[in-house]
Amino acid sequence: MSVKLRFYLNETLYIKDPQDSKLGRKIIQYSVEIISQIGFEAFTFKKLAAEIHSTEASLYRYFENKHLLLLYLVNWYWEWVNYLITLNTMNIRDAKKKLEIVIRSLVFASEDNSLVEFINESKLHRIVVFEGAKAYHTIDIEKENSVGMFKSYKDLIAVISGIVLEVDPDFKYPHALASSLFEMANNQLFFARYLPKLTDVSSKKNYDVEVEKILNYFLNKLLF
Amino acid sequence: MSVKLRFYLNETLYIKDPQDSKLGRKIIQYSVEIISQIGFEAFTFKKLAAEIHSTEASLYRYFENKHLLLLYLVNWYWEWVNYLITLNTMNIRDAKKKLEIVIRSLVFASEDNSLVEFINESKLHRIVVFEGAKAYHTIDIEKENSVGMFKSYKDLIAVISGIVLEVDPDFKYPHALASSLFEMANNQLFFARYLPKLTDVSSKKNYDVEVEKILNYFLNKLLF
DNA sequence: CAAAAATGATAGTAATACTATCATAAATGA
DNA sequence: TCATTTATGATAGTATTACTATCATTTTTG
Repeated sequence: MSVKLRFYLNETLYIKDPQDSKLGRKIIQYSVEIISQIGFEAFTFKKLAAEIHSTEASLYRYFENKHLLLLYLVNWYWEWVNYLITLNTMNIRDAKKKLEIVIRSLVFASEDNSLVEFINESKLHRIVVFEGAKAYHTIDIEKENSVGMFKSYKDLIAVISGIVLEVDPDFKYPHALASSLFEMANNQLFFARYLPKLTDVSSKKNYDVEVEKILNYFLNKLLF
Repeated sequence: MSVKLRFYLNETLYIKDPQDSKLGRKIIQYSVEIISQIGFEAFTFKKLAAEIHSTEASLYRYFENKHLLLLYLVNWYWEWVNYLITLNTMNIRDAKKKLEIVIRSLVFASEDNSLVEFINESKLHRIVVFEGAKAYHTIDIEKENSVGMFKSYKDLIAVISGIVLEVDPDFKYPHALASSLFEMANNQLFFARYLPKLTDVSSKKNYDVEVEKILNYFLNKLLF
């Protein structure tokens, strides 16, 4: 059996849909590779073109600039996490359990058998933890938001806040909690690894497991 | 009476201390001005030099590059908030009240009579909300951290987590809570303004007051 | 198999992020 | 006060970045 997973991302993010062609998928695959290695600042279309034996001109036919490429990747991540949560909570009754799955999805962001062969989800997750905030802290936020470039983020937060309300229908700020949970997961993973004084993890290995614990502890106190 | 406030920031952040000279203070003052207006990406030393009728070469004698200038500003902000919290909780007994002051300091980040004439704190706050994350999500984080470039952030978190423990000595993750509180304040302010679906503020005006409410609500549930 | 679409190859440009050098102005200390 | 150090300005130059344009060559598709 061969199942293919495909997300439909907002059309304003790209000039030509990279999922539709071999070159496009290579762009995605290797941009994840390179950005996760050298960081977004040092990443250039020239380096990417060299890596995949293409040319800058060809890349510019897919993405207007590297900022929108990053935003595309981050949107893809938002869809991915949304998919993980939806899939894994589907047959769960207990809302409390669902929330645990949400946290697990945010912290690990992975699945045993990936269904998208051209994206390395764990490297993409590293990019989101490291560079994610740069994708939406931009001076053009209002314009970009008005054309739907953050739709996937809003959809994800809507899903999570729905689960929050299942657990505690009286909780006053479900969206704020959901977005905070998303951001906290990324920030605490980052801090645990690079600025451990800003968090409370004891070891540098398996800090993801500890971050998961922290988030569960917080949510339990907040909602029950 | 003339009181001057001066923070001692980590020496690796600058080449020459900008607080020590007229030109240096102008650099700080107008970089805050320009970055808050056009954003960090569009900000260049050339533009700043033109604005203050100086030259690029002179600016490079103070800061190695614009990234370190931003990091300097953000460090200044961390010190500033730390100062606000310390000052305003000094004569307070009730730990619960102290935490409210922490939140107020993070959300408003201002004082009626500023003691530093060359820094506009509310514009600096806007920069931190908008660009702050870029200052520490960098590929050189390990090197920068090892020379003390994030000391002010750690100090601030130490102070806040101390207050958290005063309120609830058994709270298991005071540092994670403190850093989350700091990041949440900035993120929720940003979302309230630009991506309101990611939070729960009703109006676009006075969203800071609403964010303050949300944070207090969260903390009350978490700690009492 | 012809036409259309995608990609490659190459060139060029304005702006960015610096570095270097020398001249001049300001501050300092004996 | 004057000599000397220090700070700043003026100018020039360079490698890299972030694109845009044009034309040739493949590849895809009806």
